[in-house]
Amino acid sequence: MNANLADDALYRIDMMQVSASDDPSPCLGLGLAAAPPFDAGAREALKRIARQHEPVPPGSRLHEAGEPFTAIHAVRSGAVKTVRRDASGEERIVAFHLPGEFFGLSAIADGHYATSAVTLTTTAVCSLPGQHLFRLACEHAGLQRQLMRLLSGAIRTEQGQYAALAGHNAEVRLAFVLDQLRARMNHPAHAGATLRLPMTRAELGSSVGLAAETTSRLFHRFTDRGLIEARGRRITFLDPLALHHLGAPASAAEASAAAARAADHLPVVDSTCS
Amino acid sequence: MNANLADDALYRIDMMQVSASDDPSPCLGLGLAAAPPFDAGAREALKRIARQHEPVPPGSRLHEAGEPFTAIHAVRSGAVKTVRRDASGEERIVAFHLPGEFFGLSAIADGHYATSAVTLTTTAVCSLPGQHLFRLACEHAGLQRQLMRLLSGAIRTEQGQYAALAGHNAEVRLAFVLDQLRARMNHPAHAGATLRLPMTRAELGSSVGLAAETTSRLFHRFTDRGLIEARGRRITFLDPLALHHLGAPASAAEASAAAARAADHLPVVDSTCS
DNA sequence: CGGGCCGTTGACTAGATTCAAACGCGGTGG
DNA sequence: CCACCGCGTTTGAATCTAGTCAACGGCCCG
Repeated sequence: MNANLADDALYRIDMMQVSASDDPSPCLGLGLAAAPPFDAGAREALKRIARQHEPVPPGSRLHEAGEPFTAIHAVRSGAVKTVRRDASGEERIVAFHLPGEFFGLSAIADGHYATSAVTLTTTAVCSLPGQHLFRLACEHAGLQRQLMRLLSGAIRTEQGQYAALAGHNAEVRLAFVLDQLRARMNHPAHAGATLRLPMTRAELGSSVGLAAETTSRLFHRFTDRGLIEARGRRITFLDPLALHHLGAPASAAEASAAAARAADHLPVVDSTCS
Repeated sequence: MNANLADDALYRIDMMQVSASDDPSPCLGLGLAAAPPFDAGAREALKRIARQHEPVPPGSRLHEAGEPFTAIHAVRSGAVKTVRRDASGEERIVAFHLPGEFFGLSAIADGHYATSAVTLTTTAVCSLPGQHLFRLACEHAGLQRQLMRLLSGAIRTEQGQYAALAGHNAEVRLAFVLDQLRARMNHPAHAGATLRLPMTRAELGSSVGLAAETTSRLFHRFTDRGLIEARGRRITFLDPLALHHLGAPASAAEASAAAARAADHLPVVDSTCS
């Protein structure tokens, strides 16, 4: 069926991204998402300023909200959560970060980290000191471009999460985040293999605004329907496609025929003010 | 009281930001948030590539999700909403954009707009074509830096919205968004002046995942408590401080004494790999 | 003057949180 | 090797919040 083909293509892309990010030092690829037009010089220079950290135990705090910005970080192995403490003292999870993904990007704006970063499992990260990175970006256009893409991609991801959260019920929200995790954890779309979640039910729920109990109940429901099989943190995706479609309402619909529209329907008053 | 002083300072900053963004062409200041270390050359060059568009009527679609990326946009006057259409065909509001604010930033990542942008009122925008902007950023370090800050700031804003949405009830969510709007619309913190919201109840609610009816009921409740006074889109903030505190649980708590911590508690394995 | 959109209000319902208690599992120490 | 302890998870029951459906009123614009 047509829908199946489209879905397969989607998942293949996911897998490529993740397998590419198996690179032990994502800092050197800078997120690599799309085009990697890196001249060798830029990559070499990145290598010089990148700091490779050795693994730290679960629960380690990598940076705290409010601390002055020093560097952006990427996960080499393991998993990290970024959290915000709200006025009532509760800790709310902003995002999870898996191998190959960057965090701490929101600190560039005003020179202070907006979130705290905590490791969920034994985790190794690498970091790119801001000062050096920005200097380098001045010299290498490709690097600058890729850095912009990285930041822009983070905005897009946040927007997606936000849209997923707003106006969808618990079931869709959890399906969405589980599907996301599966895709990002280098897990094939076809049924079968098992994988170990790095976070608790409470954390998983908190990341989409659900109570731990609700999350547990939904796990049960998904199991009943044959979508997944879960024992503790071990989860098996029995029907990843169904799970994906369940969470799909939260994803943006593809704009099909938007190409035809020209971009100049805004009247230009003063285009090249001398 | 101490709390009052702190709040006053907060609001004063808000006002300064907005009054500064009264600049008819925010593109030339590039968001201006923090430090503006713009050499005159950069500003002059920005002026050359910036396009100033004349006002368009409400409901105009500025760009569609899926269209190829051409430029980033900023609001000069009026208001814009960015929306996503989800799989069930429903339109979900991602954000509102008021004068001085940029939108379309998430399109840089993969060269396609992730959202559609629609004007809420008669609105004038200006735009910075991506190609020219990136070329310029290569030549002017200050501009590059400011562009990064702009993108990073957008990430932070999204994270804040996200945290506000997750795990807070309708009352807090609406108070949060109202307080945000008041602050961004150049509206003084002290009680009094009236301002005209550019969006409907349904849009306001949708932006924080609420039904239009719920939004209306909350307006009523806030009015009963003497926080606001609303007739249609005209809203008067009778007790902005109380409203701010009501929505505050959604804001990140200030990390008070985070300065003491050093940033090098991560063991460095390979800092300058030759 | 008419019509449509926006806003309001009420009643009902479904869904998610909360409180409470029990269970399983992995770890540690005896 | 086994007993014990603690955390994370599960399950149940009650509560309540917010969504939905429906109808009405009002405002603005044509």
